[in-house]
Amino acid sequence: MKSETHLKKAHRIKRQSLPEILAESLRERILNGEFKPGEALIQEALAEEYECSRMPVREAFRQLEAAGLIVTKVHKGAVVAAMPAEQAMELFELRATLECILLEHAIPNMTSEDLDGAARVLGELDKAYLERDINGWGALNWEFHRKLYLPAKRTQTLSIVHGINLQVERYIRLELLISKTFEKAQREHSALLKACRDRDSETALKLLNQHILEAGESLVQSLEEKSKPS
Amino acid sequence: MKSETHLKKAHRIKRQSLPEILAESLRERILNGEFKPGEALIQEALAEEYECSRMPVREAFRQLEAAGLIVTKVHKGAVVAAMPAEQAMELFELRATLECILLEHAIPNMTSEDLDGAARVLGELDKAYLERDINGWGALNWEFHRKLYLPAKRTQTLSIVHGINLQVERYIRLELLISKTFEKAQREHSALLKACRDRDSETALKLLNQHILEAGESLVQSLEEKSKPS
DNA sequence: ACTCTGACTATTGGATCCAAGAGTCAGAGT
DNA sequence: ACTCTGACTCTTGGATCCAATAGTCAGAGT
Repeated sequence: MKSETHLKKAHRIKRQSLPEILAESLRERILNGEFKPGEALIQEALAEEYECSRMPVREAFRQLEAAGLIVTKVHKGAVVAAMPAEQAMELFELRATLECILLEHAIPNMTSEDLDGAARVLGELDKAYLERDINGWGALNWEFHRKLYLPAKRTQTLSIVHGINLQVERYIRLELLISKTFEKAQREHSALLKACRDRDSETALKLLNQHILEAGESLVQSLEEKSKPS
Repeated sequence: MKSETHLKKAHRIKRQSLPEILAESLRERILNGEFKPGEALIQEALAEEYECSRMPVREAFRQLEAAGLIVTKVHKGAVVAAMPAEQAMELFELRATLECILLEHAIPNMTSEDLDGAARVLGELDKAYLERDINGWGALNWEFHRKLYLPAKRTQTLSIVHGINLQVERYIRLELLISKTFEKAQREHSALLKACRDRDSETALKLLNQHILEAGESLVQSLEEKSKPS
Protein backbone atom coordinates (compact mmCIF):
# COMPACT_ATOMS: atom_id res chain seq x y z
CA MET A 1 0.00 0.00 0.00
CA LYS A 2 1.60 3.22 -1.11
CA SER A 3 1.20 5.75 1.63
CA GLU A 4 1.45 8.63 -0.80
CA THR A 5 -1.20 11.10 0.22
CA HIS A 6 -2.40 11.97 -3.27
CA LEU A 7 -5.67 10.24 -2.78
CA LYS A 8 -8.03 13.10 -3.33
CA LYS A 9 -5.85 16.11 -3.69
CA ALA A 10 -7.16 17.08 -7.13
CA HIS A 11 -5.05 19.49 -9.08
CA ARG A 12 -4.87 22.67 -7.11
CA ILE A 13 -5.30 25.27 -9.82
CA LYS A 14 -4.71 28.96 -9.39
CA ARG A 15 -8.13 30.24 -8.45
CA GLN A 16 -6.71 33.58 -7.46
CA SER A 17 -8.47 36.84 -7.94
CA LEU A 18 -6.80 39.73 -9.69
CA PRO A 19 -6.44 41.84 -6.54
CA GLU A 20 -4.59 39.00 -4.86
CA ILE A 21 -2.23 38.58 -7.78
CA LEU A 22 -1.60 42.30 -7.83
CA ALA A 23 -1.03 42.42 -4.10
CA GLU A 24 1.51 39.64 -4.39
CA SER A 25 3.31 41.26 -7.27
CA LEU A 26 3.37 44.67 -5.63
CA ARG A 27 4.60 43.19 -2.37
CA GLU A 28 7.40 41.50 -4.26
CA ARG A 29 8.35 44.78 -5.90
CA ILE A 30 8.32 46.57 -2.58
CA LEU A 31 10.47 43.87 -1.01
CA ASN A 32 12.82 44.10 -3.97
CA GLY A 33 13.34 47.73 -3.25
CA GLU A 34 11.91 48.72 -6.61
CA PHE A 35 9.47 50.91 -4.69
CA LYS A 36 11.35 52.68 -1.95
CA PRO A 37 10.01 53.77 1.44
CA GLY A 38 8.11 57.02 1.12
CA GLU A 39 7.55 56.58 -2.58
CA ALA A 40 3.98 57.21 -3.73
CA LEU A 41 2.08 54.46 -5.48
CA ILE A 42 -0.29 55.87 -8.07
CA GLN A 43 -3.32 53.72 -8.78
CA GLU A 44 -3.73 54.75 -12.36
CA ALA A 45 -0.12 54.20 -13.31
CA LEU A 46 -0.12 50.71 -11.82
CA ALA A 47 -3.47 49.93 -13.41
CA GLU A 48 -2.08 50.83 -16.82
CA GLU A 49 1.08 48.86 -16.17
CA TYR A 50 -0.87 45.73 -15.27
CA GLU A 51 -3.37 46.43 -18.02
CA CYS A 52 -6.42 46.48 -15.80
CA SER A 53 -8.63 49.10 -14.24
CA ARG A 54 -7.83 50.94 -11.03
CA MET A 55 -10.24 48.87 -9.03
CA PRO A 56 -8.18 45.71 -8.53
CA VAL A 57 -5.27 47.95 -7.67
CA ARG A 58 -7.33 49.65 -4.99
CA GLU A 59 -8.30 46.36 -3.42
CA ALA A 60 -4.71 45.18 -3.55
CA PHE A 61 -3.75 48.37 -1.72
CA ARG A 62 -6.14 47.48 1.09
CA GLN A 63 -4.42 44.16 1.51
CA LEU A 64 -0.95 45.67 1.50
CA GLU A 65 -2.07 48.28 3.98
CA ALA A 66 -3.40 45.61 6.33
CA ALA A 67 -0.03 43.87 6.04
CA GLY A 68 1.71 47.09 7.01
CA LEU A 69 3.68 47.45 3.79
CA ILE A 70 2.06 50.68 2.71
CA VAL A 71 0.20 53.46 4.44
CA THR A 72 -2.67 55.32 2.82
CA LYS A 73 -4.21 58.68 3.58
CA VAL A 74 -7.69 59.63 2.49
CA HIS A 75 -7.61 61.49 -0.81
CA LYS A 76 -3.85 61.50 -0.73
CA GLY A 77 -3.05 58.00 -1.80
CA ALA A 78 -0.60 55.33 -0.81
CA VAL A 79 3.07 55.48 0.02
CA VAL A 80 5.46 52.66 0.82
CA ALA A 81 5.78 52.35 4.58
CA ALA A 82 9.07 53.31 6.14
CA MET A 83 10.47 51.43 9.07
CA PRO A 84 12.71 53.11 11.63
CA ALA A 85 15.51 51.01 13.05
CA GLU A 86 13.92 50.64 16.48
CA GLN A 87 10.76 49.22 14.96
CA ALA A 88 12.83 46.78 12.96
CA MET A 89 14.47 45.51 16.12
CA GLU A 90 11.09 45.16 17.76
CA LEU A 91 9.96 42.95 14.91
CA PHE A 92 13.05 40.79 15.17
CA GLU A 93 12.47 40.31 18.87
CA LEU A 94 8.90 39.35 18.12
CA ARG A 95 10.11 36.86 15.56
CA ALA A 96 12.55 35.37 18.01
CA THR A 97 9.86 34.91 20.63
CA LEU A 98 7.18 33.53 18.37
CA GLU A 99 9.36 31.34 16.20
CA CYS A 100 10.95 29.78 19.26
CA ILE A 101 7.51 28.93 20.58
CA LEU A 102 6.61 27.39 17.26
CA LEU A 103 9.80 25.37 17.09
CA GLU A 104 9.40 24.18 20.64
CA HIS A 105 5.98 22.78 19.90
CA ALA A 106 7.07 21.45 16.52
CA ILE A 107 10.09 19.39 17.49
CA PRO A 108 8.21 16.61 19.30
CA ASN A 109 5.87 16.24 16.32
CA MET A 110 8.44 16.22 13.54
CA THR A 111 8.44 13.26 11.22
CA SER A 112 11.40 12.27 9.07
CA GLU A 113 9.43 13.55 6.07
CA ASP A 114 9.32 16.97 7.69
CA LEU A 115 13.02 16.92 8.32
CA ASP A 116 13.84 15.70 4.83
CA GLY A 117 11.63 18.39 3.37
CA ALA A 118 13.47 21.04 5.33
CA ALA A 119 16.80 19.57 4.24
CA ARG A 120 15.70 19.73 0.62
CA VAL A 121 14.76 23.38 0.97
CA LEU A 122 18.09 24.01 2.59
CA GLY A 123 19.72 22.64 -0.54
CA GLU A 124 17.72 24.93 -2.78
CA LEU A 125 18.61 27.78 -0.48
CA ASP A 126 22.24 27.02 -1.05
CA LYS A 127 21.72 27.02 -4.78
CA ALA A 128 19.88 30.32 -4.68
CA TYR A 129 22.76 31.74 -2.69
CA LEU A 130 25.36 30.59 -5.21
CA GLU A 131 23.33 32.07 -8.03
CA ARG A 132 22.84 35.29 -6.07
CA ASP A 133 19.10 34.91 -6.56
CA ILE A 134 17.96 37.26 -3.83
CA ASN A 135 14.27 37.03 -4.58
CA GLY A 136 14.30 33.28 -4.59
CA TRP A 137 16.40 33.25 -1.45
CA GLY A 138 13.84 35.29 0.44
CA ALA A 139 10.99 32.95 -0.40
CA LEU A 140 13.07 29.84 0.28
CA ASN A 141 14.30 31.19 3.57
CA TRP A 142 10.74 31.52 4.77
CA GLU A 143 9.92 28.12 3.32
CA PHE A 144 12.70 26.56 5.36
CA HIS A 145 11.57 28.13 8.60
CA ARG A 146 7.98 27.28 7.79
CA LYS A 147 8.79 23.63 7.24
CA LEU A 148 10.28 23.49 10.70
CA TYR A 149 7.26 25.16 12.31
CA LEU A 150 4.45 23.35 10.52
CA PRO A 151 4.45 20.31 12.82
CA ALA A 152 3.56 22.62 15.70
CA LYS A 153 0.08 22.79 14.16
CA ARG A 154 -0.36 26.41 15.19
CA THR A 155 -1.79 28.02 12.13
CA GLN A 156 -2.64 31.37 13.66
CA THR A 157 0.79 31.90 15.11
CA LEU A 158 2.34 30.75 11.87
CA SER A 159 0.37 33.24 9.83
CA ILE A 160 1.28 36.10 12.14
CA VAL A 161 4.92 35.13 11.99
CA HIS A 162 4.64 34.98 8.24
CA GLY A 163 3.36 38.52 8.18
CA ILE A 164 6.22 39.74 10.33
CA ASN A 165 8.72 37.94 8.14
CA LEU A 166 7.37 39.66 5.07
CA GLN A 167 7.70 43.00 6.77
CA VAL A 168 11.34 42.59 7.67
CA GLU A 169 12.33 40.69 4.57
CA ARG A 170 12.66 43.90 2.65
CA TYR A 171 15.49 45.05 4.85
CA ILE A 172 17.05 41.64 5.08
CA ARG A 173 17.40 41.61 1.35
CA LEU A 174 19.22 44.91 1.30
CA GLU A 175 21.44 43.68 4.07
CA LEU A 176 22.22 40.44 2.32
CA LEU A 177 23.69 42.25 -0.62
CA ILE A 178 26.31 44.01 1.40
CA SER A 179 27.41 41.59 4.04
CA LYS A 180 28.41 38.09 4.85
CA THR A 181 25.07 37.42 6.52
CA PHE A 182 24.32 34.98 3.77
CA GLU A 183 26.93 32.41 4.68
CA LYS A 184 26.31 32.92 8.35
CA ALA A 185 22.62 32.23 7.89
CA GLN A 186 23.39 29.15 5.85
CA ARG A 187 25.67 27.73 8.55
CA GLU A 188 23.12 28.50 11.23
CA HIS A 189 20.35 26.85 9.25
CA SER A 190 22.38 23.67 8.99
CA ALA A 191 23.15 23.60 12.69
CA LEU A 192 19.50 24.27 13.48
CA LEU A 193 18.30 21.44 11.29
CA LYS A 194 20.79 19.08 12.88
CA ALA A 195 19.57 19.94 16.37
CA CYS A 196 16.02 19.26 15.21
CA ARG A 197 17.04 15.89 13.85
CA ASP A 198 18.60 15.07 17.20
CA ARG A 199 15.41 16.19 18.92
CA ASP A 200 17.62 18.49 20.96
CA SER A 201 15.10 21.19 21.76
CA GLU A 202 17.33 23.13 24.05
CA THR A 203 20.08 23.59 21.49
CA ALA A 204 17.64 24.17 18.67
CA LEU A 205 15.82 26.93 20.52
CA LYS A 206 19.06 28.59 21.51
CA LEU A 207 20.29 28.50 17.94
CA LEU A 208 17.05 29.84 16.52
CA ASN A 209 16.88 32.64 19.04
CA GLN A 210 20.44 33.68 18.25
CA HIS A 211 19.90 33.28 14.53
CA ILE A 212 17.04 35.74 14.54
CA LEU A 213 18.29 38.25 17.10
CA GLU A 214 21.77 38.47 15.58
CA ALA A 215 20.30 38.99 12.16
CA GLY A 216 18.21 41.79 13.64
CA GLU A 217 21.15 43.39 15.37
CA SER A 218 23.38 43.34 12.34
CA LEU A 219 20.54 44.78 10.27
CA VAL A 220 19.79 47.56 12.71
CA GLN A 221 23.47 48.37 12.91
CA SER A 222 23.79 48.75 9.18
CA LEU A 223 20.59 50.78 9.08
CA GLU A 224 21.99 53.20 11.60
CA GLU A 225 25.29 53.48 9.78
CA LYS A 226 23.46 54.31 6.62
CA SER A 227 21.30 56.96 8.25
CA LYS A 228 24.32 58.74 9.73
CA PRO A 229 26.88 58.96 6.96
CA SER A 230 27.64 62.58 7.81
CA MET B 1 4.23 76.43 33.43
CA LYS B 2 1.35 74.13 32.71
CA SER B 3 2.71 70.86 31.46
CA GLU B 4 -0.50 70.02 29.67
CA THR B 5 0.47 68.65 26.31
CA HIS B 6 -2.20 70.36 24.27
CA LEU B 7 0.26 72.64 22.60
CA LYS B 8 -0.28 71.73 18.99
CA LYS B 9 -2.65 68.86 19.01
CA ALA B 10 -5.25 70.52 16.76
CA HIS B 11 -8.67 68.99 16.86
CA ARG B 12 -8.42 65.46 15.65
CA ILE B 13 -11.41 65.19 13.34
CA LYS B 14 -12.74 62.04 11.77
CA ARG B 15 -10.93 61.87 8.48
CA GLN B 16 -12.09 58.33 7.92
CA SER B 17 -12.97 56.86 4.57
CA LEU B 18 -16.22 55.05 4.01
CA PRO B 19 -14.63 51.61 3.70
CA GLU B 20 -12.99 52.08 7.08
CA ILE B 21 -16.23 53.10 8.71
CA LEU B 22 -17.98 50.14 7.15
CA ALA B 23 -15.24 47.76 8.22
CA GLU B 24 -15.52 49.02 11.77
CA SER B 25 -19.28 48.72 11.82
CA LEU B 26 -19.27 45.27 10.28
CA ARG B 27 -16.59 44.10 12.69
CA GLU B 28 -18.72 45.31 15.55
CA ARG B 29 -21.70 43.43 14.23
CA ILE B 30 -19.67 40.27 13.81
CA LEU B 31 -18.31 40.59 17.34
CA ASN B 32 -21.84 41.15 18.59
CA GLY B 33 -22.85 37.87 17.13
CA GLU B 34 -25.34 39.54 14.83
CA PHE B 35 -23.54 37.79 11.97
CA LYS B 36 -22.81 34.25 13.01
CA PRO B 37 -19.89 32.08 11.92
CA GLY B 38 -20.56 30.55 8.53
CA GLU B 39 -23.15 33.16 7.64
CA ALA B 40 -22.78 34.70 4.20
CA LEU B 41 -22.30 38.43 3.85
CA ILE B 42 -23.91 39.72 0.68
CA GLN B 43 -22.35 42.85 -0.73
CA GLU B 44 -25.48 44.24 -2.28
CA ALA B 45 -27.62 43.76 0.82
CA LEU B 46 -25.07 45.54 3.00
CA ALA B 47 -24.62 48.27 0.41
CA GLU B 48 -28.32 48.94 0.46
CA GLU B 49 -28.45 48.84 4.23
CA TYR B 50 -25.65 51.41 4.53
CA GLU B 51 -27.06 53.37 1.62
CA CYS B 52 -23.95 53.28 -0.50
CA SER B 53 -22.73 51.33 -3.48
CA ARG B 54 -21.15 47.89 -3.28
CA MET B 55 -17.68 49.24 -3.75
CA PRO B 56 -16.98 50.54 -0.22
CA VAL B 57 -18.41 47.26 1.07
CA ARG B 58 -15.96 45.31 -1.06
CA GLU B 59 -13.00 47.25 0.25
CA ALA B 60 -14.25 46.83 3.81
CA PHE B 61 -14.39 43.08 3.15
CA ARG B 62 -10.73 43.11 2.19
CA GLN B 63 -9.88 44.68 5.51
CA LEU B 64 -11.96 42.24 7.49
CA GLU B 65 -10.45 39.37 5.59
CA ALA B 66 -6.94 40.55 6.40
CA ALA B 67 -7.98 40.72 10.05
CA GLY B 68 -9.17 37.14 9.87
CA LEU B 69 -12.79 37.88 10.69
CA ILE B 70 -14.21 36.71 7.39
CA VAL B 71 -13.04 34.40 4.64
CA THR B 72 -13.81 35.03 1.00
CA LYS B 73 -13.79 32.70 -1.97
CA VAL B 74 -13.53 33.92 -5.53
CA HIS B 75 -16.95 34.36 -7.08
CA LYS B 76 -18.53 32.85 -4.01
CA GLY B 77 -18.45 35.73 -1.62
CA ALA B 78 -17.66 36.23 2.03
CA VAL B 79 -18.67 34.25 5.08
CA VAL B 80 -17.98 34.98 8.73
CA ALA B 81 -14.94 33.01 9.85
CA ALA B 82 -15.50 30.19 12.27
CA MET B 83 -13.02 29.42 14.99
CA PRO B 84 -12.55 25.90 16.35
CA ALA B 85 -11.84 25.62 20.04
CA GLU B 86 -8.21 24.57 19.57
CA GLN B 87 -7.51 27.68 17.52
CA ALA B 88 -9.11 29.81 20.18
CA MET B 89 -6.78 28.37 22.79
CA GLU B 90 -3.83 29.01 20.53
CA LEU B 91 -4.81 32.65 20.31
CA PHE B 92 -5.13 32.93 24.07
CA GLU B 93 -1.68 31.47 24.53
CA LEU B 94 -0.36 33.96 22.01
CA ARG B 95 -2.02 36.75 23.91
CA ALA B 96 -0.54 35.57 27.17
CA THR B 97 2.95 35.50 25.68
CA LEU B 98 2.81 38.79 23.86
CA GLU B 99 0.92 40.78 26.46
CA CYS B 100 3.31 39.65 29.17
CA ILE B 101 6.21 40.85 27.06
CA LEU B 102 4.50 44.18 26.60
CA LEU B 103 3.73 44.56 30.27
CA GLU B 104 7.26 43.61 31.25
CA HIS B 105 8.67 46.36 29.09
CA ALA B 106 5.98 48.80 30.12
CA ILE B 107 6.22 48.64 33.89
CA PRO B 108 9.57 50.42 34.21
CA ASN B 109 8.32 53.24 32.00
CA MET B 110 4.94 53.80 33.59
CA THR B 111 4.18 57.28 34.83
CA SER B 112 1.51 58.06 37.38
CA GLU B 113 -0.55 59.53 34.54
CA ASP B 114 -0.49 56.15 32.85
CA LEU B 115 -1.59 54.42 36.01
CA ASP B 116 -4.31 56.94 36.72
CA GLY B 117 -5.57 56.60 33.16
CA ALA B 118 -5.78 52.85 33.56
CA ALA B 119 -7.56 53.27 36.88
CA ARG B 120 -10.08 55.57 35.27
CA VAL B 121 -10.81 53.04 32.54
CA LEU B 122 -11.18 50.40 35.20
CA GLY B 123 -13.92 52.52 36.73
CA GLU B 124 -15.74 52.83 33.43
CA LEU B 125 -15.35 49.11 32.99
CA ASP B 126 -17.11 48.58 36.25
CA LYS B 127 -19.92 50.85 35.20
CA ALA B 128 -20.29 49.05 31.88
CA TYR B 129 -20.47 45.80 33.80
CA LEU B 130 -23.20 47.04 36.10
CA GLU B 131 -25.18 48.28 33.13
CA ARG B 132 -24.62 45.00 31.30
CA ASP B 133 -23.23 46.98 28.38
CA ILE B 134 -21.42 44.16 26.64
CA ASN B 135 -20.31 46.17 23.62
CA GLY B 136 -18.91 48.93 25.71
CA TRP B 137 -17.27 46.42 28.00
CA GLY B 138 -15.39 44.83 25.13
CA ALA B 139 -13.93 48.12 23.95
CA LEU B 140 -13.10 49.27 27.48
CA ASN B 141 -11.47 45.97 28.33
CA TRP B 142 -9.05 46.43 25.47
CA GLU B 143 -8.58 50.06 26.42
CA PHE B 144 -7.54 49.03 29.91
CA HIS B 145 -5.01 46.51 28.69
CA ARG B 146 -3.78 48.96 26.08
CA LYS B 147 -3.19 51.66 28.67
CA LEU B 148 -0.97 49.27 30.57
CA TYR B 149 1.04 48.32 27.49
CA LEU B 150 1.49 51.72 25.87
CA PRO B 151 4.52 52.70 27.95
CA ALA B 152 6.38 49.73 26.47
CA LYS B 153 6.59 51.77 23.28
CA ARG B 154 6.23 48.71 21.10
CA THR B 155 3.76 49.77 18.48
CA GLN B 156 4.09 46.75 16.22
CA THR B 157 3.58 44.25 18.98
CA LEU B 158 0.70 46.29 20.30
CA SER B 159 -1.05 46.33 16.97
CA ILE B 160 -0.65 42.59 16.53
CA VAL B 161 -2.00 41.99 20.02
CA HIS B 162 -4.88 44.29 19.21
CA GLY B 163 -5.71 42.19 16.19
CA ILE B 164 -5.66 39.00 18.23
CA ASN B 165 -7.87 40.58 20.87
CA LEU B 166 -10.43 41.53 18.26
CA GLN B 167 -10.47 37.98 16.99
CA VAL B 168 -11.17 36.40 20.35
CA GLU B 169 -13.41 39.13 21.64
CA ARG B 170 -16.34 37.71 19.78
CA TYR B 171 -16.22 34.55 21.84
CA ILE B 172 -15.41 36.34 25.03
CA ARG B 173 -18.60 38.30 24.68
CA LEU B 174 -20.69 35.20 24.33
CA GLU B 175 -18.94 33.70 27.31
CA LEU B 176 -19.45 36.79 29.43
CA LEU B 177 -23.19 36.50 29.12
CA ILE B 178 -23.35 33.07 30.62
CA SER B 179 -20.77 33.00 33.33
CA LYS B 180 -19.22 34.78 36.23
CA THR B 181 -16.15 35.63 34.18
CA PHE B 182 -17.13 39.24 34.43
CA GLU B 183 -16.56 39.64 38.15
CA LYS B 184 -13.49 37.48 38.01
CA ALA B 185 -11.99 39.67 35.30
CA GLN B 186 -12.81 42.76 37.27
CA ARG B 187 -11.07 41.46 40.40
CA GLU B 188 -8.06 40.38 38.37
CA HIS B 189 -7.84 43.75 36.68
CA SER B 190 -7.73 45.49 40.03
CA ALA B 191 -5.02 43.20 41.36
CA LEU B 192 -3.04 43.66 38.17
CA LEU B 193 -3.21 47.43 38.36
CA LYS B 194 -2.11 47.36 41.96
CA ALA B 195 0.93 45.25 41.11
CA CYS B 196 1.81 47.75 38.39
CA ARG B 197 1.56 50.62 40.85
CA ASP B 198 3.92 48.78 43.16
CA ARG B 199 6.26 48.19 40.25
CA ASP B 200 6.09 44.53 41.15
CA SER B 201 6.82 43.04 37.75
CA GLU B 202 6.95 39.48 38.91
CA THR B 203 3.49 39.52 40.44
CA ALA B 204 2.03 41.57 37.62
CA LEU B 205 3.29 39.20 34.94
CA LYS B 206 2.05 36.18 36.84
CA LEU B 207 -1.38 37.76 37.24
CA LEU B 208 -1.62 38.78 33.62
CA ASN B 209 -0.56 35.38 32.38
CA GLN B 210 -3.16 33.69 34.58
CA HIS B 211 -5.80 36.24 33.70
CA ILE B 212 -5.47 35.50 30.01
CA LEU B 213 -4.90 31.76 30.09
CA GLU B 214 -7.73 31.10 32.52
CA ALA B 215 -10.08 33.17 30.43
CA GLY B 216 -9.02 31.07 27.46
CA GLU B 217 -9.51 27.80 29.28
CA SER B 218 -12.94 28.67 30.56
CA LEU B 219 -13.93 29.83 27.11
CA VAL B 220 -12.68 26.70 25.38
CA GLN B 221 -14.43 24.59 27.97
CA SER B 222 -17.76 26.25 27.36
CA LEU B 223 -17.22 26.04 23.60
CA GLU B 224 -16.70 22.30 23.86
CA GLU B 225 -19.71 21.85 26.05
CA LYS B 226 -21.81 23.69 23.56
CA SER B 227 -20.53 21.66 20.61
CA LYS B 228 -21.34 18.37 22.35
CA PRO B 229 -24.78 18.78 23.84
CA SER B 230 -25.81 15.32 22.65
C1' DA C 1 -36.93 6.19 -11.20
C1' DC C 2 -32.44 8.11 -11.83
C1' DT C 3 -29.05 10.94 -13.91
C1' DC C 4 -27.18 14.14 -16.85
C1' DT C 5 -27.60 18.45 -19.19
C1' DG C 6 -28.76 23.06 -20.11
C1' DA C 7 -30.94 27.26 -19.08
C1' DC C 8 -31.93 30.61 -15.47
C1' DT C 9 -30.89 33.31 -11.43
C1' DA C 10 -28.30 35.30 -7.85
C1' DT C 11 -24.06 37.28 -6.75
C1' DT C 12 -19.52 38.58 -7.40
C1' DG C 13 -15.49 40.57 -10.33
C1' DG C 14 -13.92 44.27 -13.19
C1' DA C 15 -14.41 48.60 -16.14
C1' DT C 16 -15.84 53.05 -16.87
C1' DC C 17 -17.70 57.34 -15.38
C1' DC C 18 -18.46 61.29 -12.42
C1' DA C 19 -17.59 63.93 -8.07
C1' DA C 20 -14.63 65.69 -4.63
C1' DG C 21 -10.39 66.76 -2.22
C1' DA C 22 -5.35 68.21 -2.24
C1' DG C 23 -1.54 70.46 -4.34
C1' DT C 24 0.19 74.13 -7.41
C1' DC C 25 0.93 78.18 -9.66
C1' DA C 26 -0.12 82.56 -11.45
C1' DG C 27 -2.00 87.01 -10.66
C1' DA C 28 -3.92 90.73 -8.02
C1' DG C 29 -3.85 93.50 -4.03
C1' DT C 30 -1.26 95.58 -0.25
C1' DA D 1 8.55 92.36 -2.71
C1' DC D 2 5.34 89.59 -0.22
C1' DT D 3 1.07 87.33 0.64
C1' DC D 4 -3.32 85.81 -0.14
C1' DT D 5 -6.69 84.02 -3.23
C1' DG D 6 -8.73 81.46 -6.79
C1' DA D 7 -8.59 78.70 -10.72
C1' DC D 8 -6.53 74.56 -12.70
C1' DT D 9 -4.80 69.96 -12.54
C1' DC D 10 -3.79 65.54 -10.64
C1' DT D 11 -5.35 61.88 -8.07
C1' DT D 12 -8.39 59.45 -5.32
C1' DG D 13 -13.29 58.11 -3.63
C1' DG D 14 -17.72 56.36 -4.90
C1' DA D 15 -21.52 54.98 -8.24
C1' DT D 16 -23.18 52.61 -11.97
C1' DC D 17 -22.81 49.39 -15.61
C1' DC D 18 -21.45 45.11 -17.92
C1' DA D 19 -19.25 40.43 -17.83
C1' DA D 20 -18.44 36.10 -15.73
C1' DT D 21 -19.25 32.34 -12.56
C1' DA D 22 -21.49 29.25 -9.11
C1' DG D 23 -25.68 27.30 -7.68
C1' DT D 24 -30.34 25.61 -8.83
C1' DC D 25 -33.98 23.56 -10.92
C1' DA D 26 -36.57 21.59 -14.49
C1' DG D 27 -36.81 18.50 -18.28
C1' DA D 28 -35.32 14.97 -21.41
C1' DG D 29 -33.16 10.69 -22.18
C1' DT D 30 -31.94 6.08 -20.56
